[in-house]
Parts: sequence; C-alpha cells; structure tokens
Amino acid sequence: MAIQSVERALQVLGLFSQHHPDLGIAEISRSTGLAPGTAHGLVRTMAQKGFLRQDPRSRRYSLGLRIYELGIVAAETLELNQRAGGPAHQLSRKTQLVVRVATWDGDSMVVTLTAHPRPRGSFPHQIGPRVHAYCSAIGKAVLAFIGKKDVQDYLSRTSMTPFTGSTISGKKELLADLERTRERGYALDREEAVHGIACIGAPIFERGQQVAGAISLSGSPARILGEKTGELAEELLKTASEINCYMGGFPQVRAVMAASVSQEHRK
Amino acid sequence: MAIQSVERALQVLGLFSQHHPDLGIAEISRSTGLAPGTAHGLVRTMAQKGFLRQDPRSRRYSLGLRIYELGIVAAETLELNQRAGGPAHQLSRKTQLVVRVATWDGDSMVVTLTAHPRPRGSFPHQIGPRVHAYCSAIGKAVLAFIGKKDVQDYLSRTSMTPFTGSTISGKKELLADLERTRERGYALDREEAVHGIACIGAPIFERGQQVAGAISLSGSPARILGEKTGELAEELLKTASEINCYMGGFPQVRAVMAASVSQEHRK
DNA sequence: TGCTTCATTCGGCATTGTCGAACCAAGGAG
DNA sequence: CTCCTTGGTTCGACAATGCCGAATGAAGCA
Repeated sequence: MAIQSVERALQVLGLFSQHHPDLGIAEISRSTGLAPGTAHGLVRTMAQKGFLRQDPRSRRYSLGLRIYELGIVAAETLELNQRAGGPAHQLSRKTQLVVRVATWDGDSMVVTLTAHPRPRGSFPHQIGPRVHAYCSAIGKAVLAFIGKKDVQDYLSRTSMTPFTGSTISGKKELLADLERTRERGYALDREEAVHGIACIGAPIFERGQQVAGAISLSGSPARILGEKTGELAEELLKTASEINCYMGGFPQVRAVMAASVSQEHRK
Repeated sequence: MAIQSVERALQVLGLFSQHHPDLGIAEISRSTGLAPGTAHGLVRTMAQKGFLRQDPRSRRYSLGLRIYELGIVAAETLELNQRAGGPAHQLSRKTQLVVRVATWDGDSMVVTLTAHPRPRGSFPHQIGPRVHAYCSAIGKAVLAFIGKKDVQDYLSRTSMTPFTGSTISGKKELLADLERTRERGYALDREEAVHGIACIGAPIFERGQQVAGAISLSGSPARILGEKTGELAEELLKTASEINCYMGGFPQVRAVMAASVSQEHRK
C-alpha cells in the first residue's frame, strides 16, 4: 500500500535528531535492519539531492540544507502559524511572557511558533519542538477538547513519565484535570514538565469544529500561578478567540468550547 | 545510480515553496511528468509518514509537521550555526543592525541564521532563506574566495537578473567587484538586491581552508555606506575571525583570506 | 442537471530495488 | 610499523516491487 523504498528513505531521515545529529551507514543499517548496501543506496540518493550531506572527513551523514529550506516553508505554510503569528506576538508584548503556539499531532504537540517579549537567540526553539501532551498546558488544552474516545486512545499508547514532583502520572488524575480544564476554559501546568516553569494554555479550533492546536503563556510559577492568573487567562482567551476567528470559526472560544463539549456528550 | 522512486519523492517535496504552499495530484503530475497514479503513490506514502498532510476538504497536499521538525533539527545541526550563533547575536546588539549567516550551496546562499537587535516576529526568515550570490554582500563574500574555476562554473550556469538599478549584471563587472572584495577583505552590497537595503559581508572558512559561508550586516544605505562603513566592517571582520576560530581555523580572517588567495594563484 | 476536472484504485508487465558478498580505506591495537 | 577490525562503497543476479494505463467515483462548475 505504500512505496517501500520511499518509506525506508523517510524512516532513515527520521533517525536524525538533536541527540543524533550525524549517523554512519553502519548505524543506519543497524537501526533500520536494512542491509548496508541498501541503506547506502537510500542515503546516497538523498545526499545527491541535498537532503543529506556527508562530512568529507568522517564520511558520516547529517541533514542537509534542503531539509532546512523545506522546514522553513512548512513553518510558513501552516495555517495555524499564519493566523496566529500576529496575535501571539501582541500577547507576548502585552504580558511580557513567552507565548507558544503548537499543533496537535496525534500523540504529542509540535510547537510551531514562539514569541518572545525580548530579543534572544535566533533559533525558534530551545528545547526542541515536540512536547508531551499530558504534562503541558498547551497539550492539556487540546486533550480537554478532543473526543473522549481519542483521549482513551491517547492514554492507551502513552506512558506518563513523571518529570517533576508535580507531573500528573495517573490516568484518573489526568481525566479529572481535563474536566477542570473544560470548566474554566483553560489549562494549567504547575511545573509539571520543568521545574520553575508554569503555563496557561487555551485551545484553538479549526473552522469552529475540531481542535487544531493550542496557545500558551509560559513563565515563573510566581508570575503565572499568582493572583494575576485570572487576568492572564482572560488575555489568553481573548487572543485565542481572535485566532479562532481567523481560522474561520466563531469568535467566542467559550461558545466553541461549549459546543465541542455538548457535541461530545451527545455521542 | 540513484533510487528512482526516492529521487522522485524528493522531487515532489521540492515542488512545495512559499509560492506554492499546497498542490493537488494533477499539478504534481504535470510538473514532474509522472502519471497521476504514480504521483499519488509517492504522495500517499509521504502523507502516511507525516511528511505531507492532506487537507480533508480540498484534498490538496501541503508540507507536514515532520518536515518542519526535521528542519529545526537541521538548523541546529549545522556546524556553522552552532559556532556562529553567539557571536552573530553579540554583533547584532553592538551594531544595532540585522546580522545574517549563510551557507554556500553551490550556486546560491542559504541563510541559516538571522539575529535581530530588537524583538520581532518569530519566523526566522521573512524573505525566504535563499539569496542570490551575485547581488548580495553575503554571496559576494563567498564568491571572492572560492576558486577561480568555481566562479567560472557559477557564472556559466547563472543568469544575472538586475533586480534594481544597482545590480551588477555583467560578468566582467562582477569579477572586478570580487577583486576589490579580496583587496579590502569584505564585500559590499549597494542596494543591489533590494532598494533601501545595503550590506557588508565577510567570508567564513572551514578549518582554515575552504569557504563555508559568510556573515553580513544589513541596514539602510545611510547607515551602512556612510562614514562608519570602516568601523562596521572592522566589527564584522572581528566577529568573522572569532567564528573562524571556532570552526577550527586560524583566528585571523585576513591571514586566511590571504592564504586562500595565494593558494589560488599558485594553480 | 450534465459536464469537466480531479483524486484514487486496480491489475499486469518489466523495470527496478534489494540482498549478499566482495573490495578499499582508515583507524586502532599490539 | 603492521595486522586486524570496522565501516563505507561497489557490483551482479534474482525476483520482488514499483510503474504505467485505464477505469472508477466524487466533487465542483456552468
């Protein structure tokens, strides 16, 4: 049903990561179970087209400029990014906090946009673009509004590692947290992923129907979980409404959320 | 010599760009000359793996999250980016100008890093990551220090479009400009690509030998080409030296440039 | 409602990718 | 310095695999 060699080529590309920036043919061969000659053929083809590059000295391979270019195109292409870019940045200025926008990808969140209140390094992401759903506000905001069935599926294939003492690691507790998230309309991350960082997250809907992703505010627990939580959450929801509107949905997040929830209950 | 189906798959990926963010099977089929069924097979495989995504409504395809993720990894992997990130940002603060770092890719420059002095949108590139070599300081800084043979090859396969009145569009004139670039040690772009933007560019060498890329300062012609040009160029060259050092070469750009030039003359 | 365009599926042929083994080159140990 | 190991690369033969062309179904448009 799928073209074998292409499938394998993409699998090889997927081996490259922050932790494994360069690989040799032998490693690739071992990781994939392919014969060295076969792996070499795939790699050579991709290197020829600029999707991989080979270090002349070590003869090892790493991701090429072509991948980088396409990544930029992908980032600019994403509808969510196009719609959310402006509002996210305004929110960042207003609150003087880091704002992140992420897309739901089946079992985790891919952060596709980050707005900083102050100038900083030029890389858009310092901790890698993928974050777990169960221990982040940006993830729980989505989990709270996808179907119950989807949440069950998600839970069945996810193991919840406790990164800090506050990480929710029980399925029941997570479901309870999602319930509270639905009630108040936004999700909270109380240092559940990283010590010293708390977040508020709100969902973003696609054409007023499905959840497409989420937006979050990140900062110190004092800033986020202090007395100003309500105000910050209101600002966040206002921004989410605006983005929702641009995404072709109703301007009112709360209304969409309510619709989403009631539709769920009808099932 | 190369795996056909993989080659074709990569060709399909290459069709996506800022101007063509989403494509249908028919368009892909026409652009590549492949049968619709064949194109569909390739696209389906890539969509399955998350490298493409299909809009459920229009059934058209666009780049997927996987590509985005790999793009980030590629950006962080690039040795040049790792080495140049810090110094480039410092330079941006000091000069209050936009600093860009780019890699030489055979016939044009791929901008892989941008440092802004003030907070800005979160996309790393606003004008697309690829810039022509012949009409940018960042490109001419590289052209001036690659082999004469390589410059000839480059010229033979490049047509020089005059984007502004100042664009160098003659081969002789470009060669003369490159000669001056070698003499003074840095390249100048006098609104040759875009009206109202001028740049100073300096080359970066890999292990003190080959040119790997370049770094540039961008700003208004008044700022860049005014009386402070010398000072700015000195700052730029100092930064380039620093990066050179990190790249395993000699700390002195001028020395490396001289070596590069004399080596060239020996040929 | 009828037409056109497009995405998608299917089967048969032969092209094409795969495997295994052999060949070099480089780096490390003795 | 030499032997040995490890890893990257090439080659040939078999058959599995992807490719083409045509047919189907669906959707948008006039």
